[in-house]
Amino acid sequence: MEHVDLDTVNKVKPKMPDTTLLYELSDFFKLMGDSTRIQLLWALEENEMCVGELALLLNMTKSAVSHQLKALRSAKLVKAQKRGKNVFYALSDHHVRTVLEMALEHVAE
Amino acid sequence: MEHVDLDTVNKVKPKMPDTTLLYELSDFFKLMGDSTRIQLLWALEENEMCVGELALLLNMTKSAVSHQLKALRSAKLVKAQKRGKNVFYALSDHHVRTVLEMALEHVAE
DNA sequence: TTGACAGTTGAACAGTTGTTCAACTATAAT
DNA sequence: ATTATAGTTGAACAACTGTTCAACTGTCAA
Repeated sequence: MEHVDLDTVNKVKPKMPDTTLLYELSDFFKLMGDSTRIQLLWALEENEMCVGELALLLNMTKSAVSHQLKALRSAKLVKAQKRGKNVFYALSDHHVRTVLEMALEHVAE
Repeated sequence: MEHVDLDTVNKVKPKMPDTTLLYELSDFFKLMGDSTRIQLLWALEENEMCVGELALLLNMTKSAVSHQLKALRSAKLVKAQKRGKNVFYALSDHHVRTVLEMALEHVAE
């Protein structure tokens, strides 16, 4: 006795994303799934800023901000540029704005 | 001696999202940031399916699948319908497809 | 009613994550 | 050279997350 429709399962199976794509996707969303990192991206969409400014804006320690910026940097979402004693961060990809707007549309319903 | 541009910070501050929106956004991304849940959404985009079919498709226990479906259900991303002994799940919102496609575009570069 | 199957639930466990802290490097000013 | 500031780093800690397991509910068939 079998209650599972094997045809459906076998029809859908080949349409599933391969492992690599799957993990790239979930890693991307994982990165966006933290309020601190969203705030950093949101802020950098307005203006490039240095670590101290971002820390002041978010009312956090420079260390905490730096750790999160590192995560965003290794995902190539932001880029860093050293000028004098400061390190200025900027969005490296305006794709981020689109994704944020898409999510906003979903959340604001 | 001050190396932080207060004007920049004060200019950006009012543009930041309020706390509620911020957490709604990060909660949404958190939900998408798991490969199991992405697979479930991806699969349900092709066909509504019951828990057993989804478990077979993803090669997971029904319990694990059920737990994740519950998370997706409380976020209103999927809806459940009981028919006989089975519970069939379907996407409740085709907005999800758009967000996934947006993220795909970002990842595939 | 009894048995079998579909699905749900909560506790427990291991693995992961974000912030803090202290130590560190690097740049600039005196 | 010395001092102060900007930022980075790694270890440690607590909080959170996803899967497993076992016990449970509900539905159908005999």
